[in-house]
Amino acid sequence: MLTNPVTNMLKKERQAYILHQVSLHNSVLSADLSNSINVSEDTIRRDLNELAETGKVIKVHGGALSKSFNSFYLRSDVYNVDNKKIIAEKAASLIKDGMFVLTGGGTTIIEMARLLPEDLKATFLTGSIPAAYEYSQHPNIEVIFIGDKIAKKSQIAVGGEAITRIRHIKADLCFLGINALDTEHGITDNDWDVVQVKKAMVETSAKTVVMSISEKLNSYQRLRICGVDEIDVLITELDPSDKLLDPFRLNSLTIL
Amino acid sequence: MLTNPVTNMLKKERQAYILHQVSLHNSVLSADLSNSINVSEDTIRRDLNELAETGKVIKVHGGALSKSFNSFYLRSDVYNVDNKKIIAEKAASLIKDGMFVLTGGGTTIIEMARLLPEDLKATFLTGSIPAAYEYSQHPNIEVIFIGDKIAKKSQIAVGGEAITRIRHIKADLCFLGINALDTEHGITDNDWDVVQVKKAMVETSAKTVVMSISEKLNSYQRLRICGVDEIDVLITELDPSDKLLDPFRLNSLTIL
DNA sequence: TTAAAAACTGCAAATTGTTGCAATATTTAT
DNA sequence: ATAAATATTGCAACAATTTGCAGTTTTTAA
Repeated sequence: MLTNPVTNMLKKERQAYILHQVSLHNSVLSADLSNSINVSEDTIRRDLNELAETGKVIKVHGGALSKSFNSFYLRSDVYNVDNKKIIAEKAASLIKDGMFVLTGGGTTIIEMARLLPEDLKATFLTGSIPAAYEYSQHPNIEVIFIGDKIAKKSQIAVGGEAITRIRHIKADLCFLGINALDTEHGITDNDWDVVQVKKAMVETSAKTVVMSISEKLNSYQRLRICGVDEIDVLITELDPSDKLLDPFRLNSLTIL
Repeated sequence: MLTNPVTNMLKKERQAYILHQVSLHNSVLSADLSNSINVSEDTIRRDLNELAETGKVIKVHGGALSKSFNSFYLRSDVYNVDNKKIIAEKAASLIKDGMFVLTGGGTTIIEMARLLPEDLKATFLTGSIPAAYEYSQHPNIEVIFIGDKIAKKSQIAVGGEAITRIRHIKADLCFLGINALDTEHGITDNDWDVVQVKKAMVETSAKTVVMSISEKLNSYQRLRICGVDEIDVLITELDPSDKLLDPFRLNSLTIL
């Protein structure tokens, strides 16, 4: 952060200026401030210490952070849960009585499982331990677990056996929680085994529904699961008309 | 996760960014973070270590995992926990490195799973959702889930597919939590599907270990799993010399 | 098993912090 | 107003932190 040098400030003025900069950028570097106000870094440091002592900023090595900064990142957990619930509700509305539904794991899927209507009668097939657990709590849902070796990170079954069995299933719908999606690379992930399983799921299902919070859009990872053209429905927490979704408006893709 | 590079971050900012990415994607790779923030992998590793030390993420080889993702299954108040723990400890002592262990579900099995030593390297095969979850929390244990339709009451996979696969396994040990046992009727249960699965497990294993709180001894139910002569080890919370166990002192049966 | 990837270790360079001190500037008391 | 007291500021020497690198060990995957 570099601005025009300012001179001859009183201490209070200077500190007010610093506070302003912090609230503007969420963080400041001592070196930059020293440059823009033309005082020594010692002075800046002393200012920052005072502001930190009175709780106005958070002092860190090399500068200071805005106080709201911390809560911004900390709340992301909760805030994502809310978004995931929005997604989950849209997703749940796609499932009709009698359907065969193939799903992966992931927190969004879990949220969806919890939101399934009590009276829904359908068959869910999954290789995810937490998802299977959630499905099995529902009174009218049949759960088929697709077993194999359990990948510890993701808590889902992976391996040839699982993939073979997935390919023998002709599901009506496939719900996929994903890690990254963009128009160029399609759905991508970074776990080889998981990618194999998800690939099989997409290929064997009549329709593929992708659930993703909007933050995961326009990022990509190393391994490709499938292209955007193989997705039938994209669900985010955003309104379907949102600008962020413009790149995904294709003939083959429904946005919810 | 690959996004546009960001530069000149304060350490805290960087760590907040990492946390955000972890909560977003459930997992991060050190290499990817190093790319997107333009710092060396060493720095990322040090950050991840710090975040792991303060319990914000779970560090794994190559990156880190979200902490919130794990732990869906809460131990509801288990009947007779203390006795079950005694049983579980005895049972755990039977398992040696390299073994293939086939287990059912049930609260006693879950307790055993929690008591397995950290350094035990073995392969566990099960059709129980809670058991598979517990096994998968251990660092050195391979978990194979034997999938099929999930029986809701017992949260285990039942059906022809599961049975066929169980019969193809030649396990060293089979651990069974049971509902009823007496010398006349052997192991008995009252759920048809579950009985089929347990039968297959007993028949395909080199040794069968039965875990039961003493209350369940000398009672029986409608459906027979196997006779007492097919059991190799009987574990209860009692001292092996206890009078209650006298009826079970046979040549073929070890009492622990 | 072996080979590659990742982690750890110690280390050096750069940056940032701390402290004491002297030079100024500002305030206070008379 | 003026001197004394007090605050502020910059500087220099030294301490601490952070970061990247090279060499080694450990872990992982084939």
